[in-house]
Amino acid sequence: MENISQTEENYLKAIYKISTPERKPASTNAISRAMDTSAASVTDMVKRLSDKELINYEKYKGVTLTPKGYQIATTLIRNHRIWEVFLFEKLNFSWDEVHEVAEQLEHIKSDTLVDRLDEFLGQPKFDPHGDPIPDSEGNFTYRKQIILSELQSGEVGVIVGVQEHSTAFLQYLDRMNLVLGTQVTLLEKFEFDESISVRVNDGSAFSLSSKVAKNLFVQRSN
Amino acid sequence: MENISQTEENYLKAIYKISTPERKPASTNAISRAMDTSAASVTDMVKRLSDKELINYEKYKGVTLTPKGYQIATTLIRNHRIWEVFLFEKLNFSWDEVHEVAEQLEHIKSDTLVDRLDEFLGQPKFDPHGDPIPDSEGNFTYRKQIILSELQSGEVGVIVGVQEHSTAFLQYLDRMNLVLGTQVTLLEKFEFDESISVRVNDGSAFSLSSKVAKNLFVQRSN
DNA sequence: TTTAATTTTTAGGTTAATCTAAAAATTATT
DNA sequence: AATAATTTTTAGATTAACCTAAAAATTAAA
Repeated sequence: MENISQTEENYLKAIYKISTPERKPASTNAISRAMDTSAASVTDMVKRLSDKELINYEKYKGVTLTPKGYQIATTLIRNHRIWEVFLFEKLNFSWDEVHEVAEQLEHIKSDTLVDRLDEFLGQPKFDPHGDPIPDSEGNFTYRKQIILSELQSGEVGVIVGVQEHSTAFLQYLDRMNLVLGTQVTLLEKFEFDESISVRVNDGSAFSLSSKVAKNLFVQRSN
Repeated sequence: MENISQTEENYLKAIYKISTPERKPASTNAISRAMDTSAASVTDMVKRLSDKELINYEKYKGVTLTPKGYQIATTLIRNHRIWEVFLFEKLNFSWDEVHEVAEQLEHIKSDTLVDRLDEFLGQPKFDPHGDPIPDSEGNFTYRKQIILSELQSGEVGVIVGVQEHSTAFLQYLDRMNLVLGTQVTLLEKFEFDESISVRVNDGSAFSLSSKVAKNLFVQRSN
């Protein structure tokens, strides 16, 4: 096992995030967007990662992760999300603050640190945004979830996650008290602007924009 | 405030550790020993740190920290020691394992992280080795402590710290159950090899080499 | 299917942090 | 005080990670 720099680790994570949902190689441009660097820098780095056998690279064809690269990427995601739980639950960071710090903490090198932290936290399966925490083999827990706007009128769901992770969105949800675990009854859907009206736990009812309704994950609960 | 790299931070810490106890400028060679690099590299770095006004540097005269550099160095020591407490108390790391990981954690950049961690831990004043944790202004708590071999025959002390921090020494102390808080009665001192005999908490008595006796800090307790 | 647009790579450079070897300055010794 | 030993600095290179500008390859459109 050679040494892998923090920068290299971040490239692997970016490649994972691009190529996994799209189920196809990550293009140079997509990586350069994700890493906020020039395409030329990506070509450079991609050659180095390929030499280290962390990715499969063919000129002009994009890149995919090798098993070794995949292992590193999922470990980073695991580290990141476990640290987020710690910051949120033990140090009272709000869910819009945890990401930035976890982005640094995920790179700490130690054979036991994150496993002990995981144990300390009671082996959580989801982070403060509802994203699943992979185990040390890179296996994710899946959950039957839909977006809020998929509920039918009258149906009840529980908020279990967010699709969009922007600070603005998370702060909005905080202000509206739409935190994870909140029970939401969908009252009515308006074709007109795709907004919806809902009633929550405490009995209050209000309307939510299409953008909100499409970025909240819920689990049907009746 | 410009950006300060992790490497620059480590140089500042090294300069602090050399120049503070000696109360004089840190020499290029001393820094190169502490950083395990060549003297030429130190000269290079020292110029950069001087440009950033973190140290005072005069060719051939060694370096001292500016107030800005001092602030950074003591903050790093504070971060390091608070993380050590966390690892030791919450994650069950042994006192010989905490240093290496804390060495990385101390560099995490966040305005609030360490302060919140400090609060979470109940604002400890000493780390697992008994070293004082400075406050955010860089003030250390002092304690009336002596080395074990300074006790007179018949005197009683409590172990409050170690001078030597090597893994070998810490593991030896663990095996002998000479952890912080242990009460030690000095029974006899032997001129011959400067060894001593002691009785501890549990009533057992044994002898300790000069090296051990000179590297344990105790507080007189009667 | 030829041309135009886009994407990717190459070429050539920069900066931080390191190195070795040699020169210069300081300190110690005779 | 002169010389020897040690310390520090300079000179010149290297590597990782980046950049811009231009060339080459691929993909899309006329």
